[in-house]
Amino acid sequence: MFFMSVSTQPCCVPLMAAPLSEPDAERLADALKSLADPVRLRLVSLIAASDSGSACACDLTTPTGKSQATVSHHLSQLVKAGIIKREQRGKWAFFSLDTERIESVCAALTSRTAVGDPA
Amino acid sequence: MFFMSVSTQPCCVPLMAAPLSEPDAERLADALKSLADPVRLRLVSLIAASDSGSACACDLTTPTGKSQATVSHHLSQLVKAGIIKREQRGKWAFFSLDTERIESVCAALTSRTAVGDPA
DNA sequence: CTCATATATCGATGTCCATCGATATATGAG
DNA sequence: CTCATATATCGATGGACATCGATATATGAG
Repeated sequence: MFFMSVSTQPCCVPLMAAPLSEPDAERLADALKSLADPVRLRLVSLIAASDSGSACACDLTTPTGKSQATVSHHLSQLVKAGIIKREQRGKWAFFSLDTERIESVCAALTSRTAVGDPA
Repeated sequence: MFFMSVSTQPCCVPLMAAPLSEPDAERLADALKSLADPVRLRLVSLIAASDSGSACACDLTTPTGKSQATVSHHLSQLVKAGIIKREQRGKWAFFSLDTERIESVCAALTSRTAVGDPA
């Protein structure tokens, strides 16, 4: 059977295994773009540092030094990209990391073989 | 001695170990931005797929479907970010990956401990 | 219900950047 | 030297996006 260049998962086909198709490059770039912002990186970092592994949006505004609207915007971007997950608790929104997704992005950047490839 | 939040290397302080400082976030974001573009990802992928591990700029224009000026611009961005290295051979410019740098960016995204930290 | 609070969305604005044609620079051939 | 080719830089342009104040929506308290 032919080698399938399009992954069954939305993210992410490895860079080093073979030349990336344009759609695959677009997908990986979108995932990386969601991380390629200092405010979003600090949000991810703050969530990771939370005791329970999840953080309330109300606790993420002050440490970033940004407006509530801006923080909400960035959190939405991260959720949309699958980097973090949102959970409603009463009137508070809690966010936690999707570690697998982050690792999958890194794997695409470093691994020399396609997912599921022997050797 | 105190834990140093500023790495001795320009890149990259791990996200998950502790809340990222703004300068550290900025640095990591810059590294990620250099990768967060579909054309640049395809360039990296094409270089990785080259037989000798390095590719001539002249061979990278056609497969990306971009103008010579655009490709040159993207290659410069990647060199500036330390993702690839440039080498002049006669009138041709050859580019090769800095694998360590790419892995260092990924390590910053996934590792739960600072570089050199015990356990 | 009303009110307060938490979060999301809207609209505007300024900035960054990908892109390209044109041009400059560099390198070697003859 | 001149010429051809490879690559880099310049300047302009269009689009994407980070940011914020204002406002809308959601959720619970009383």
